[in-house]
Amino acid sequence: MPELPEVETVRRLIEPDVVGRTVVDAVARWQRTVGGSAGRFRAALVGARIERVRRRAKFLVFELSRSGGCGGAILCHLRMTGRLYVRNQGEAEDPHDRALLDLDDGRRLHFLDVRKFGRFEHVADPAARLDGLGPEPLGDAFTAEWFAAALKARRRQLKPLLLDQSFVAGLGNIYVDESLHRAGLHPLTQSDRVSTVRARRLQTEIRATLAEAIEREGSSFDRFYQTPAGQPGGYQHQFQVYGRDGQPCSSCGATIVKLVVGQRGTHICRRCQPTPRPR
DNA sequence: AGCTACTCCTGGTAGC
DNA sequence: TGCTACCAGGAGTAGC
Repeated sequence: MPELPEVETVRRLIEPDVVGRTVVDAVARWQRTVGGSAGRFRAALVGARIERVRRRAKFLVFELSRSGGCGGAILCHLRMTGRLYVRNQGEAEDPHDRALLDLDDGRRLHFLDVRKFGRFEHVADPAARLDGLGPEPLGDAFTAEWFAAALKARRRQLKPLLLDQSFVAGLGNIYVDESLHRAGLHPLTQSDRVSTVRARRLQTEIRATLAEAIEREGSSFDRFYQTPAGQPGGYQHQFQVYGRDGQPCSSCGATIVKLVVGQRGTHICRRCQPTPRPR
């Protein structure tokens, strides 16, 4: 499922195709995807010019302008199966395309989403919607000092805490499992019991994991994620634990096991990530 | 405050 | 072979 590295890859590849373009038509094929009626979606977007595409956590923000006022933005979240790609107008649609933008150069931006969990919606004030998100894990605010103190200030299991977008914004199931393994921490460890040294290690490993994944254009472990260029990512070949249950840990040789933590499939090496003491 | 359960969805697959 | 039942999972929400 797309997480920060996949979303950043999509942003980089889609940006040159859409920046500077004006929307000449906007079609919604599934109402919930666009957060309102197809008519309102179209009215809000036709005539708007795409100024830039930035990423905040797992959101893509298409900043818009229009003559005589503020154009708001498109907030796009890929969730599980969302995908963006560009084709020429008149080319075949995919049956799973949920929203389409015709641009003034004859190209068309497709938002495809098999499971319909994703969003591609126009909002007047994107800042208000992104307000509650925690720091970007690759940003300047995500320091080892801040992270160690933030873990101490909470009393939550590490895995659900790291998945909480209001705590740190952009991590998902894959990169949390990978980062915890690299830091030698069990996902059920209570956050305030992580030593400062371990917290610093985890901060380092989160950043390294994400940076390496971006470098390889994300992870494609199933058929869902591919880049806008139609290519799979390459980071799935680097997985140490995710999806590797039953296989040996590349660090110690113990068998990777899968558990459920907070309703999420969770992959660990019991030897590298010792079970925390209860109480 | 933090946990669990439920919802939204569909394609794939396990089980019979 | 063909059917059904179940599962994955990010994020929002409700309830305890």
